[in-house]
Formats: sequence, structure tokens, C-alpha cells
Amino acid sequence: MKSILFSIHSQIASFSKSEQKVAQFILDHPQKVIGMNADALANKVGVSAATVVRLAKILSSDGFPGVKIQLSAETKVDDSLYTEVDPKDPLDVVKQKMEFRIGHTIEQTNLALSDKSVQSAAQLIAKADDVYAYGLGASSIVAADFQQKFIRVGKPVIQTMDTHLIATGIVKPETVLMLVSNTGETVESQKLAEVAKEHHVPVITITHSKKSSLAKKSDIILLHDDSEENEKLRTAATTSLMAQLYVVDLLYYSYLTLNFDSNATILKESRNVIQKHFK
Amino acid sequence: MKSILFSIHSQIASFSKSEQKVAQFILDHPQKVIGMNADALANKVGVSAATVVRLAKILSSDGFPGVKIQLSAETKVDDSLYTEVDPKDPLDVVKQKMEFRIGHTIEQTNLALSDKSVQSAAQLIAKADDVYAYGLGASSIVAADFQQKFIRVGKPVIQTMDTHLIATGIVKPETVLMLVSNTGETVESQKLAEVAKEHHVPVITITHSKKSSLAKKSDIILLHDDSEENEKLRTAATTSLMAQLYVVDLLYYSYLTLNFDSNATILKESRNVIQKHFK
DNA sequence: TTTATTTATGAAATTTAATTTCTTAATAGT
DNA sequence: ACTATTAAGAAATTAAATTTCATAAATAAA
Repeated sequence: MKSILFSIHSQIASFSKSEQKVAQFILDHPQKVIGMNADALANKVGVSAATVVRLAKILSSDGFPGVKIQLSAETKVDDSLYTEVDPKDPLDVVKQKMEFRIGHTIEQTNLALSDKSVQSAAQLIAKADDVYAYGLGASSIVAADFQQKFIRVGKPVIQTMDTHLIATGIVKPETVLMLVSNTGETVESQKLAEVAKEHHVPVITITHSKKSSLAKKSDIILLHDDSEENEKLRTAATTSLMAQLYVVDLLYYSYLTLNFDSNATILKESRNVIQKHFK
Repeated sequence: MKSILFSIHSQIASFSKSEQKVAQFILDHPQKVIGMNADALANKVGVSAATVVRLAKILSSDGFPGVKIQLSAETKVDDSLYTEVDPKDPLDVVKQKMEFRIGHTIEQTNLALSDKSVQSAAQLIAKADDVYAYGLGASSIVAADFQQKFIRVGKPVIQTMDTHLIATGIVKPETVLMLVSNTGETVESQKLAEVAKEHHVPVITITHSKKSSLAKKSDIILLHDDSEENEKLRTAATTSLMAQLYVVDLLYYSYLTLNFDSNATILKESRNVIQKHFK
């Protein structure tokens, strides 16, 4: 289905003068139009209802009500939901707010994250002999997810919180270091990045801040959204966690497609193993 | 603006018999309803148009057309996006598809998950002396997140993959066992549930299947969506993982609000510790 | 169990909104 | 300047939504 706003935009030159007035109003105030009837819109822009309806027929086979329905599908919901969760909120309100926030976070991450970085990161991992992953706190969960996903497609990842162990591992250049740090300021991660640099080991970092100290020490930055700037109580920041996991998932996907057939085979085999021996 | 589907879901019990027929049809086929008029919908479910309109008035101040408009806003139109990610898709298409899928998953989880269960689970945890958490594979990540969140608010959670250790821990009735299992068929989890039952330890389970063996052995079931039925390649099932993490987050929220002031104080203090000693 | 009262429901009437038709005005082409 | 074509509004029509009202079903009271 095509975007109706886009369709208006690209067709507007071909409309008649009165129709253009209507079309322009729809482009400027789609949200308002949703709440109007054809008559009201006609009055608002100073044309007749017939003109409004005629235009509507061009835009949608379902006439004016159809236009409103399509506008509603495209015009993003109002932002009243995009508020901080409050400790006084009942659970069903929290659910609504969270649903909205998570959607927003993923959307923002899609914008922030560069496809090229993901693909380069996937290639680095594919070429590497060993991959080390490190994250502290909530980021350790992301590092663990990274490990699980890649082991399943035959790419062993060492994930540990023992920084000394990682430091001793990343002395060969055939290695890759994956760091996960929301703020990009975790001291331990920075130290590991320095060690990696010394030994010409590429560093991939998942973070929300491209200006952070860690970002500056990284070869590839996988940027995710951080909508938690004004977090208060909702510390453990599930939306940030989800954004990071989402980045890992895209990276995993990108890796899979690099050599799809062979990776899919390994994946299938690793599933069979579980199925056969543990179920 | 509240979600109309959510609103129907939570109010449906209070509707009359005929209204319920209409409401259920809307829940099952929102997309179809958008293309119908009140009469057609009435005929489809075998009630009168008056009933349809009456229900519509309850759901939206703008009556039946208003309901259609709201459905359109929520029912993410583009079906082509709601498809399995394909290995041939370029990354930007994958991003779009994933954004949609994740949104859908959270939405479905909001519908599946009962507020009452979350609140009861939070209360059980609050009353317990010790909490044990167990999950295997991707579910271990969820269990780890659960542990992290609750430790930060002063409720120690023991999370380990050593089932024997957990089994020896859950012999006192002041204990709670949290199990995470997507399918609800993991053998180890079932064994732990049996041990718990023997010692009158309540079992809380996060799963997508309420009919699973594990669900039957649980005292509280926290149900999440699983849109991965027809997964092919996208095994590591990030959307399921996110749904589970989301459930944990709601549980955490619910726990926090039980005794908000004291929990917020502990949380603040635990943050200060990190800030002061590790940054 | 019977009776009263409330609630639920559909048929028909009404209202409102959308759409079409028809006429006139504006514009462009000869 | 005259004719053909297109544009646009007023009024008429049609379709949809909504309300009213009578009746049936369910529930409570006697």
C-alpha cells in the first residue's frame, strides 16, 4: 500500500486550483482532517463539499472516509503516550506507554544505525579467527546474546567479564573485539580497546553515544537509540537493552547472509543437536 | 489516546452477548472491519446494525467511523512488511520488517499477559526470602536480566544454570522459583518445578504456551507472545527474547510500585555505589 | 414459582454525511 | 469574439450512521 500523503505530494501539480487548496490542507494538517467531515474541510479551505469528495475519489477508491482512514494509518499517533512511566500509573497504562516507547526506540535505532557499519562489522567477524565480547551490567546480557547467536552459526565467541583474560586473548591480529557499553564510558571497556589498538585488533562497539571516549577508540561504531535521557526511576532501562539486542540481531542477520547456504546448514545442524540429545 | 484493540480486550467481559460477538470479530479481524460498514459487520456476526453502533459509541466518541479510523491507526497496514525476513532482503528492508515485528510482538504480549498475574508474581517475590531463577539458552539471558533488575532494588536473586544447586536451594517454603522457558517444555525446568511443588515453593513461569507441561506445573504463568511459529532461519528469535524481557520489565515495575518509596531509595543508593566506586 | 423490573436487542424512523447530478462559471482554443 | 472544454458549486440523491421505540430476554423480588 502506498502512502497517501506521498501520493498527494507527487500528484498535487495535476490537481485543479480548488483541489490543490484541499490537498495542501491535507498535507499540512493530516491529523486535523481525520477529525473533520467533508463539509467542514470544504468550508475550512473555502471550496464546496463536492470538490472535497471529488479529490477524495482520486486519492482513494473508498472516497472521503477512505482518505481519513488512510491518513489515520500513516499519521503517527499522538505523543501523549510518549511520556515517562510514572510510579502511580496502573499496569495497563504502563503497558501502553511501554509499547509506544519500545516502538519509538526501535524506530530511532533504525535511523541511527548505519547499514554500512553493520555490514563491515559482519565482515570483520567473518574473517576473524577468534571473537571476544565484553559488556558490564545490562551490557553483559547483550554480550551473552551476541555469543549465543554466533556460536549457533559456527562462529565461536568468547564472552567473559574477566578483562584480564580478554586482554591476553586479543594479542593476535586475527582477533576481533566486540564491546558493548551504553554510555561508552565504561573504564574497563576503554582499557580493552587500548589493548586491542596496540595489537591491531579491530574494535566493534555497540553504544548510544558516538562522541563517547569508547567510540573514539573504536573501528566500527554500531549506534543505537537512547531514549532514556530523562529516565528517572526506570533505570534498568529495558528500552536501551532492547535497542542493543536489536543491533546484535541485525548484525547476526548480516553475518548470516554473507555466506547464507553454509551458515544455514550449520544452524540447522546445531538445532538438530539440541533436538536429538536434549529433548 | 489508548489503543482501541487493547481497550476492547480489557472491556470485553463487560459487554453484552451480542456486543461481545462484534467485539471478538473486531479483535480477530481488525483489518477487515476497516473495510466494512456497520451494516455489513452486523450481518457478518449476526446482530443488528444498532448493536454495532452502540458498541462503537462505547469504544469511540466518534461512533463507528471513529472506530474504523482508530483501528486503521493501530493495525499497521502494510501486510507486506509483516512477513518473514528473507535472506535476500537488503538490510534496510530487514530493518523495516523487524521494526514492525517487534511492535507486533509487544502489542500481542500486552494482550496475552494478565495484569493480575504480574501483580501476584510481584507480591510473591516481595514476600519471599530467597528467589531462584532458571532459564536455558536464550532464556538464560532473560533470567540474568531478571536477576540484575531485582538485585538493584535490594531483592537478591540467585540465577544459575546449575539445576542441582537450585534444587537444593528450593527446599524452604519461603522461597520462590522463577522459570523462563519459551516453549514451556524444557525438561530441566520441569524437574525444578516438581521439586518446588514438593516443598510448597511457588513457581512463576515466563512462557508463551499456557498449555505447555511447564505451565501446568506453575502457580503463576506470565504469558508472552510468540510470533515465531513459522520461523525459518531467524532462529535466535529476537522477538521472543524481547517479549520475555518485556515481561520481566513489567514485573520489575510492578514490584517497584509495591513499596515505592523504599525501593526507590535502595535503587538510588545502588546507583550511587556504582557512580562513586567504579566511574 | 410467579411477577416485576431491568437490561438487551432489532426493526423502523430519523439524522447526518457522502456522493452525484445538474447548472453555471471560468478557461483555453480557434 | 465564439465555441469547446474543464472546473466548481448548489441542490438532489443516496448511503451510512444513529436514534427511537417496541419487544424479548434475563434477572431480581415477592
